[in-house]
Amino acid sequence: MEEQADIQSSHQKHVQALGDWRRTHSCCELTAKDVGAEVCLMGWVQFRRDHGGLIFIDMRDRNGLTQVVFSPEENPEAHEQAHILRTEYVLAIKGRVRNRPDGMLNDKMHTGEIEVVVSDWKLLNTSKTPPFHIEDRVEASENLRLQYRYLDLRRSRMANNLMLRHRAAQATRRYMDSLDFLEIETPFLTKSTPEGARDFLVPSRVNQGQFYALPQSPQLFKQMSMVAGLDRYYQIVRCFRDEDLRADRQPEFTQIDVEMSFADEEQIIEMAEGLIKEIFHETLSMELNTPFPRMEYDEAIAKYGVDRPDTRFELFLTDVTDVVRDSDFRVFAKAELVKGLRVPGGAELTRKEIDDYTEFVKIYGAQGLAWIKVKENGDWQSPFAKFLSEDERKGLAEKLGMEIGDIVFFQAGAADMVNNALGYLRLQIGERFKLIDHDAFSFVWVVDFPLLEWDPEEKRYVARHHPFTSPKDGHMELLQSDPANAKAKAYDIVLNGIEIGGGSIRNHTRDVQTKMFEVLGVTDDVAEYKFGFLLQALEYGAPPHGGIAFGFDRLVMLLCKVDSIRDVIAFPKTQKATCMLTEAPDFVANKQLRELGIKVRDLVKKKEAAGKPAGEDDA
RNA sequence: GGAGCCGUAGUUAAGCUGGUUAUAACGCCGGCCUGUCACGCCGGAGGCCGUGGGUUCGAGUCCCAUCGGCUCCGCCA
Repeated sequence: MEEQADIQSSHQKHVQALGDWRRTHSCCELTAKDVGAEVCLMGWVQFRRDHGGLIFIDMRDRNGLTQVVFSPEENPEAHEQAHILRTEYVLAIKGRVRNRPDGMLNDKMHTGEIEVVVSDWKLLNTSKTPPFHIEDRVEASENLRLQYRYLDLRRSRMANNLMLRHRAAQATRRYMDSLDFLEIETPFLTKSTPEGARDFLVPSRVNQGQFYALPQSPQLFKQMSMVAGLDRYYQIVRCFRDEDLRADRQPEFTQIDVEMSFADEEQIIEMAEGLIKEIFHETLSMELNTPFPRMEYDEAIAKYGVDRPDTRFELFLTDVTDVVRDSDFRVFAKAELVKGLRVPGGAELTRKEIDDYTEFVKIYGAQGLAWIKVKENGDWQSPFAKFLSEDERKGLAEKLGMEIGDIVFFQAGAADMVNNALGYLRLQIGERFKLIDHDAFSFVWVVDFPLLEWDPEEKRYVARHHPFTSPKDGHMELLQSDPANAKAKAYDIVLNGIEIGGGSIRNHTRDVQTKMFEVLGVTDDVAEYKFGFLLQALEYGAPPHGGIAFGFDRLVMLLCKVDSIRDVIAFPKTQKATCMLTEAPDFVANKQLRELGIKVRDLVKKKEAAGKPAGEDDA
C-alpha cells in the first residue's frame, strides 16, 4: 500500500493545469466518419495496455470508451511520459482520429472502428488505486459501493441508470408542459399531520419547542393550488417518510406529483397513460399500447391475493371456502377463508421444495401449507385429503379444475393472511416454473378501492388512501349504513406487480369532507386543528379536482431492470437510514442544540460510545 | 420491535468433523515487450479471518455478545 501511495504521489508532480485545452468530443462519439480529425478528449484511464513500445489506453467518460494510442513515432516525449499512467488517472489528450489496422477492429466497442493517436497530452490528476474495479462485470459488495459511491457511479451501469433517470424526468417535463401543467414548488418545511406515515421533524429555532415536518407528499398544497385556480399542477418532488427501509423504499424518495381541476377519473387516467407512454418512448424507444387494462380491487384480491397483481403470468387463486365449509377437516371448516392455488405441472415439486414453501408462507403468518398432488393415475397424494369426504374431493377437483400432474396449495384462516400468503406464494411459483417473462412490461389499473379500512388496533375505520379521497357516486350513503363496502374514486397503476402510482378524485365540498371526517371518527376540533386550512379553502369555491402521484424511483428501477431503487438513486441511504459517504445522521454540537432549545439525554456518553469526539462545548 | 443471510489480502471468493507456515483469481509493485483491447511473459509484496468475550492443550472454524451490510415481517401507499 505504501509503495502505491508513493508512486501515486511521485506522479503528482506531473499534473498540469487544464490551460486553454477544451474538449471536442466525448469518449463515445468518434466513428469512422471522423477519421483524420484533430480532436481533444478528456477522461479517466479505464484500462492501460503498456507494451513498452506502444501504449494503449482506454479513456472513459460517462458516455463510454475510446482507445487512444501513445506511439514513439508520433511523439517520443509524450510516449515516454505515458508510462506513468495508471487506472483512474485523469488525462486530456490531443490527437488525430485514425482507422484501426485491418483485423484490429473491436466490435464490442461503440468507437471500435477508430483510435486516436496522441500528439500531446496532459495529466490532469492522479488517483489512488480504487478499492474495486470501475467495471460492470466486477461485483463489489454494496457496502463498499456505497462507501465509495463516487467511484461506483463511474461505472457505466450506474451512469446509464442515472442518465435514463434524467431522460425520464425530461420526458415528464416536456409532456406535462405540452398539456399546460404548471411546475409549482411546494414547501419542504411544513406542518406535521400525523396521519399515515411517521414524519421527519425539523426543530424551529425562531419558534422554540415547535417543529416543522418534511412533507410525506405535497398533497394538501397541491389541492390548495387547485382552489387557487392554478388548474393543472405537477412537480417532480422529493418526499419524506420516517419508516423502515426496503429494497423499494427510501426515507427520501421522488414522486411525479400531479393534480388537475375539472377532471374525473377517466381524464386523469388518460393523462397518466400518456405520460407513461411518453417516458417509455423516450427512455426505451418502446411504444406502449394504451389504454392499459383495468381490474377492480375486489378481483385483484380474489384472483391474485394482493392489490398489486403481477399480471405477467396467469396463475390464480380460487376461493373454495364453500366447498369445505362443513368438512371434518377442522382447519378448513372453521376458517374465515379457504383458498387454493392450482399449479399446472406442479406435482414435480419435491418434498424439500414444498417444505421450503411451507416455511415461506409462515413469514406471512400462515401456520402451515396444505397441498394435493394429482398423480399420473389420477390418485391424490396429500397429507390431509383423507379428512375430506367424497363430495368435498369432487367439489375441490371441479372448482379448481385439477388435472393430472398438478399440485394445489391451500391456505385457510383469516382472509388477509390467506390472501397475502398465497399471493406471495404465487410469485414464488411463478419464478420456479419460469412463468414470468422478465422482458415484459405488464400494466394494470386497479380501480374501485374500498374507501375505508378497519383498523383493529384503533377500533375504527381509517382512510385507505387518504381522508380527502372522494367516495364513488352513490356510495356516500354507504358511509353510514355499510362503510366497509363504500368504494372510492381511487386508482393505482401497477407494473409487473409493483405499485408505481396511485391517486384519487378528492372531496371538493366542505360538506362531503366533513361527513368523511365523521365516519373516520375525527372530531370537528381535531379536523379543524389538523386540516383547518384545507377545510377553509374548500369553502371558497374549490373546483372539482383530483390527481395522481408516481413513484419515480420505482418507475426508473423497472425501466432499468434493477431490483433496488438504490441503483437508480445517486446517493441512497442504507437500510438503517444512514449515508455511508457522509456518515449522516450524526451528533451535533451542544451549541446548535441550545439554539434550538433542545436537550438530548446523555449526549456526551452517546458520543463517546459512538467514538465521536465530544465537542469543546460538551463539557 | 422481530426473522433470515453475510462479514477471511486492495477486491471477489475457498478454507470439510477445531490441528503445523491461512489458499486462489483479479488487482497492486518491479522487470521485459510496437497492435493490444479484461494484452502477454517473468518476479515480488500484501492478512488483527468485522470487534469483544468464552469453551479448548489448540479457534478463521464451536458458543455468547456486539458492530456493519443485505433480504423480509411488522411498519409504510
